[in-house]
Amino acid sequence: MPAPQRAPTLADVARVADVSRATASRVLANNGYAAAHTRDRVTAAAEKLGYQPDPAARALVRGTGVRLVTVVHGTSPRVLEDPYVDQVVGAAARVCAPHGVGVALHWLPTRDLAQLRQLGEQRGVSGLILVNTTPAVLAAVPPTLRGRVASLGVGSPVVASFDIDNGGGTTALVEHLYATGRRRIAMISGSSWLPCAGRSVRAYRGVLRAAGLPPRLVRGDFTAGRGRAAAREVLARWPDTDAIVGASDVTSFGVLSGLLRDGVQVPGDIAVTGFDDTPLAAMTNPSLTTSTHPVAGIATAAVTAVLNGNAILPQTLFPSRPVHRMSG
Amino acid sequence: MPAPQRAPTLADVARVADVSRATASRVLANNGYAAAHTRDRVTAAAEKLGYQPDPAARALVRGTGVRLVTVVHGTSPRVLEDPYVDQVVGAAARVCAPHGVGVALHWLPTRDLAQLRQLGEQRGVSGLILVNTTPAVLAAVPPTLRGRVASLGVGSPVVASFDIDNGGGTTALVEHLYATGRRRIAMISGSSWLPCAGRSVRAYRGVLRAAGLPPRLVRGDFTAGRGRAAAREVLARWPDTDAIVGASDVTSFGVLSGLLRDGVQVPGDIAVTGFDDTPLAAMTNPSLTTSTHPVAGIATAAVTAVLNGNAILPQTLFPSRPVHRMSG
DNA sequence: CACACCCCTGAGAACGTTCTCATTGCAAAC
DNA sequence: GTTTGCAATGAGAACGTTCTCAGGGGTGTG
Repeated sequence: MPAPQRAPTLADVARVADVSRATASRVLANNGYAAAHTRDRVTAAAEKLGYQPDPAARALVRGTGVRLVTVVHGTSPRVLEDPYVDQVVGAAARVCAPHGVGVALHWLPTRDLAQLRQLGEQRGVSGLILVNTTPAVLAAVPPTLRGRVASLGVGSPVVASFDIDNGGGTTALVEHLYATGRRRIAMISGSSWLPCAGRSVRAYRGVLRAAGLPPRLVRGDFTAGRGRAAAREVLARWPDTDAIVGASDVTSFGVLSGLLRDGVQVPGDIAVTGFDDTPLAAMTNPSLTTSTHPVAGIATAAVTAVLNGNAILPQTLFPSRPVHRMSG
Repeated sequence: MPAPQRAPTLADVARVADVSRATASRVLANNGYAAAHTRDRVTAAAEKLGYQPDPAARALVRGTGVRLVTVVHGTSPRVLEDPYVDQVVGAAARVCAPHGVGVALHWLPTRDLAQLRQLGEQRGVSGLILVNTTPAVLAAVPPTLRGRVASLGVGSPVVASFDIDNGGGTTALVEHLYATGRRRIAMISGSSWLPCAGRSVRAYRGVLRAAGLPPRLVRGDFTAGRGRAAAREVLARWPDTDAIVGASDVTSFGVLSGLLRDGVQVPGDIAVTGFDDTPLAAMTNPSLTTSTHPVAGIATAAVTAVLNGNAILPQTLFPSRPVHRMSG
């Protein structure tokens, strides 16, 4: 009769390779001593049987979790709809899969940062990826989680943090607008409580100050709806505006929507730029000039940092490169 | 000295409730007999200690997996960028989290369906959610996975399947276009190998036939780039076209992009409709008339079906309701 | 030859659940 | 009063891995 179709275990590999389970484990987990010929026999056996370690058993004994929680911070659950967030989470899931770790998605309401504690106290959580982090969020991270947290959006010496060079990216964009003759440049910022939004604003102010121009700043919140409304506010306050810098692509989708609906020519009357280079940025009318970021690389770095544990706490700044399209 | 901050285990609960681990397990997993007062004592103890079962241990002994794999089928990895897919995966992750199960995201290339076998043979996979399923994909599902698979995109008696009423949704949209005076209605279909795309096409043909109108069909692939190109093909072949039905919102984003760039008025010259009601559909210029679907509900149904195992194989059709905006 | 020393290995105990099996009561049926 | 049957419980073995510990066996030095 054929074997009952049970998945091969470490014991099976050990039996085939004629070694003990301990030795097989050492070889396959690649820690501890193992003679070259033993190593070969074990890997051959594993190969032959198509052995795959059981993530559950491994997680159980290692005390490590079994899923990684991606926590997206924001005032409304709609942040989860942002393509930038989607890209981060998607990339994280792809990186985790080979490790037998899954990804759970969670929204952290700004009003209730205490939820972070609950999240961390859950069993089986191998770590946290915080998206849209703020200092307040960082402060709410329970100490038990220290070392298993990666932060996207604010640097910190106590957790691994990965960030986008919003300052550099925004500077490049605003300088480009200036270089193409724009002199009355407005900005629709991101949510003011986000450090990355602050960096963009400072960069914007910096370029204008250097050029001797006054800032025109309206607060946004990274949503398209707010972007649209904010664009109208800009025009109401400063009717001669000739460029609008959006804090995110989604913001600028709203800006384009509002301007075009009001009969404003883009880029004829007003130039518009976004931030993130989401897939649809090339599909708007006119296509959106924006700044691109290595999202997959960021997610990969964050996941590996968390999965490798608390040894190293890297702080990396990823570049922001302008992408010139039709809108500005 | 204080306890060394170890998470409470079932044994702790049992000790506090003064019962055996077996009894505690019975109560908390809610299977097997337990006297009312015992039940109370155990739940009280669990509550008091803040007990959370360890998903890894549970998965290990139950033989059930530890993560759920969402497999998105398509010709290019760009399918993963589709907002519809993002919404499904996000909803799935949210449903899974309380069960201690994570979600992994995977792209299944049309050219290499055999990858599905590898995916299924991986340890720790509690089930598969197939997005964009086709009969060929279903046939490639290894028998060992039967009963742990949910299919989105094609019905089947052997796996749980959840589907959108593409036919009904498309019919409503096309009839709406007809009712508003459009008589030369073209369609840009989805990828031809997808059954749901086929249903939409049939519905489109059906309405036109009933009205005595000839179809104008160009094949798309659910991407914005192809949508844009296809729109131009439509105008090249049938210059008097007065409406274009896109198979997805993303397709129609491309259509809008192409038409507007060519100076066509929407909806003045040509009406455009989408499908899915993605968040950005309200933000295009003009805003996109489309059809909305209970994505979160679909994902929830699929996840619970897989997690509950092979007992029931529901086949559900979810409704598609038209959303009227400016584009048509 | 004896003594370290170091590379390598195996036995066996964890990890935290669930599940099978045997055993206890206790009530109803004979 | 004995038997049957069932609700309720506990003891203990799984599940598949990793890790600690205690040795073997070589080699080089004294």
